[in-house]
Amino acid sequence: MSEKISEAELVVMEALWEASPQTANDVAGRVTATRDWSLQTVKTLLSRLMAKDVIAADQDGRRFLYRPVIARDDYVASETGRMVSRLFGGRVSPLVAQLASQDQLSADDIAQLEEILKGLKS
Amino acid sequence: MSEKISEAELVVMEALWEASPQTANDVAGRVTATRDWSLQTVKTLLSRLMAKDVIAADQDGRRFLYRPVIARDDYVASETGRMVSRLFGGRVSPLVAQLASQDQLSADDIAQLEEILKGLKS
DNA sequence: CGCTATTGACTACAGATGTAATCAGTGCGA
DNA sequence: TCGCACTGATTACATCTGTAGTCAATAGCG
Repeated sequence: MSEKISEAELVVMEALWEASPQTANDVAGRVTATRDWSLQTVKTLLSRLMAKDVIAADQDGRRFLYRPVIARDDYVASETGRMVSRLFGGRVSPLVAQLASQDQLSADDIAQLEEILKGLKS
Repeated sequence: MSEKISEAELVVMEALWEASPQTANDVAGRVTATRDWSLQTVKTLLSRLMAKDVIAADQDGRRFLYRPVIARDDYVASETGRMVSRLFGGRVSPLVAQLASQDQLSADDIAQLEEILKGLKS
């Protein structure tokens, strides 16, 4: 239901999912590990995320401590669902078939998939 | 490598992947089965897709016959890859685990996954 | 042979996004 | 106590996206 999180905003969300709460500066610190963004840019993104109600902030003296409102798992679940329905007609096995055909499954992946399937059948 | 295809543009791509080549009118016909868009809108999207070099057109009298330049499979493969790396650190099994935990795997999916895995191990 | 319908090209315009600069309030150090 | 540094708020601006309207060329109909 919550509004769409853009690519750049997601980077900020990831920083908050890594640890929270954090000040804008902390977040910027984490973000600039990967992106060459200014502090202002990160603050803008924090504002927009606030406007979208996917993060919240508690005042701490003269600054704010930001924290995610939605869990990463929930976000991942909904994005995954969207993708599966958009690209694979809602079916999961074609997705895996796709990945398999692209040789994107490591031996490790395969072993883990077997584990998962085993669990599901019990 | 090809530029990003937007949500609306993707709808048009799907129409072209369904059948091709098609005139702008044909495409609009297919598209309006799902979306309430004007013919002009579809034409604009076709132009943008042309500019992005993901479709091409061959002149046929005074109109054009449009066709995809990239295969749906390739698009799906690259989108899937992007998603897996963005959301699951590049690992596939967490993706499946995710879907499993959301009960999004049907018995049918499970059976097919087993088939796929069997094939991979041989 | 001139008019109209068709079709692509160009223009429009608001909202989202990426990427900041600048403003304004305020608590802390000199 | 005064000014500055820090921090959120406001403003900026180009590009992309969604969703068309309008223009211009032309081929076929009457």
